Amino acid sequence: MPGDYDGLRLENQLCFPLYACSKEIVRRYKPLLDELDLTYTQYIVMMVMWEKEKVNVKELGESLFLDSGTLTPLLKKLEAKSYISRERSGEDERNLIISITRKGMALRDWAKNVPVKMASCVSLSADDAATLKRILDSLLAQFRTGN
Amino acid sequence: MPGDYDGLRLENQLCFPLYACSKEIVRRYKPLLDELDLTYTQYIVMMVMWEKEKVNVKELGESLFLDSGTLTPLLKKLEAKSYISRERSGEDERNLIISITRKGMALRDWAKNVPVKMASCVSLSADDAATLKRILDSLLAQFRTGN
DNA sequence: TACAAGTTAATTGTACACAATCTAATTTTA
DNA sequence: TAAAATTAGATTGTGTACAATTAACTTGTA
Repeated sequence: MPGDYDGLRLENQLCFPLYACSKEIVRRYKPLLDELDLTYTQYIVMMVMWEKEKVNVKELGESLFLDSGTLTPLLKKLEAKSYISRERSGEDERNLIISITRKGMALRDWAKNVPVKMASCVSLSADDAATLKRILDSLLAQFRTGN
Repeated sequence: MPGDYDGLRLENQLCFPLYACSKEIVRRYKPLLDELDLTYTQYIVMMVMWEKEKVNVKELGESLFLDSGTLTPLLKKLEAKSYISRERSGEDERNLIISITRKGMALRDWAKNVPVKMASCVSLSADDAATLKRILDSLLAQFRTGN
């Protein structure tokens, strides 16, 4: 049957442009984040820390859709840079409490221009940006509730 | 100034939901692609091969936004599975020509249900899916033309 | 209250991703 | 046309990602 393979054409994919856009945008973050000595993943971890100041690995993972296999080595690197500290909870020794340090909090002032600079790097109308965000957030909400 | 750090709030990011959705969707592909003995990246390479039958690494990389550091080992794995073959061009020895094999082409029949199954896995209205695709494709086009 | 069940991080193993560098082949140009 | 510049892939090194397993700790319950 003609058109039997249309679903397999790259141009008909929805996941592929999502995957490629994500990578390309993260790549554009790199020069900005290099100045902060952060990778993109480390940057989004710091975003959570700037807001919460204290979290355990599980909460962090749920916020960012990352598991301990990714977070454990990454958090050790952030600790080596003195942006966070890691210590076991006294109440429940299974929990590792991540706390932001003074140096980590100070980094926020250096970081606050990153979103502004990125916005100018990706040209998207305000409408499209809002629509894109609405759709992606609804997908993420769907993924959070199990699916 | 109050609100000075609003741009750094995770909930105000556009890149983060893009990044997280991309990963979550790719993760949902895994059980389907396991049956084909393909990873997601290998799957999109095969998508190009099913359409073109012959390409060099550079063209493949431009189609998929991947570089030789990613493609070289991945193509060797696809060759080990006999889905593709790799040989230098006679005309220009710098070019490596990737050709799909009979076995690789046969895989297309097993793969053709993957897009259908994925569609049912991500619930998105037809409208939102079309809008999402339009916006992402326009971003990708922008990235292709330098930016 | 012992102990099975569940929870939290850490570890292991595989597979991308990409910057930077290298090598070989081809093209340009002085 | 020989040296310089360019191009195409391969290699190296670092950093995610995530499935599967493990180990330590806590909790629920018989």
